[in-house]
Amino acid sequence: MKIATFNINGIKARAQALTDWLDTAQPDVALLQEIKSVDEAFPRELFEERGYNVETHGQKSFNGVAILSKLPLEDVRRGLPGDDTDEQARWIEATVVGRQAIRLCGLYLPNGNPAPGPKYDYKLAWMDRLRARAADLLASEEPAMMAGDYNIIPQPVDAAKPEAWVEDALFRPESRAAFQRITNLGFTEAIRSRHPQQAGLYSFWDYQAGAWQRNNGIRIDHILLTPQAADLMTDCGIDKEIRGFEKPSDHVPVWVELDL
DNA sequence: ATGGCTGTCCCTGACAGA
Repeated sequence: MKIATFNINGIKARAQALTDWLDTAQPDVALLQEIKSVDEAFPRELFEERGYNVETHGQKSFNGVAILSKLPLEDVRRGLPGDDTDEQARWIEATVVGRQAIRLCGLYLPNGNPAPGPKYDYKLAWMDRLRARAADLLASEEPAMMAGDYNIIPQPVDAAKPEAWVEDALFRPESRAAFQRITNLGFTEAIRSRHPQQAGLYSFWDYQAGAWQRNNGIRIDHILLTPQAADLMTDCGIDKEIRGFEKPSDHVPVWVELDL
């Protein structure tokens, strides 16, 4: 089963690029971020006609997450637990049943800039709530994954120009420590586990300053697997080539292949 | 060397993104 995460940066602007990628890559499940659409405006028929079940957690103009799945989605939950006043649509989870069941969580972690400031405080508070949910997933001792746009550059090797990011919310020590606290609970970060030292693995290139042409990228989209899910991983990758296609998102898909 | 973009909205500039 191939499961991918992809920050599409707006479903209206990305309908063509997204369906082109789906038709080529053929993921069984796609966790989408930044749909920038309310649920009613999401063009679900584009995906239903390709055999996907569609669940969304949308918001007007900003944020918004969705799950596309060729297998039925069960027990869908929307919103990251831990703060009933949080109105930003950044979290959706559901169970997919293959040969065995896996809990899939799609997330769009807050950017946090400018830092320091209230947006950075919100990011770190959100990561506290994420850690709590992550601990619960591990305690279940079942296959589960948390995948999405983490807006975290984990290590200097994950940026073409790490020195340019030292003051940025994506790379500040508190951000990276919060991410590490989560992974240290016992998750496997798919791409880095398969390529421990490799530089040049990126999932985002800014639209500005010819970042793609200069390969000035960062790796901020991640797939975290519980031990029971990590045991099932047979492959993973980054579909970087679509960044150079017509009208691309600034992110590219990251995916894992699981034996289930 | 510098500056460079894109998407959204009761739209045409402000805000957000990273």
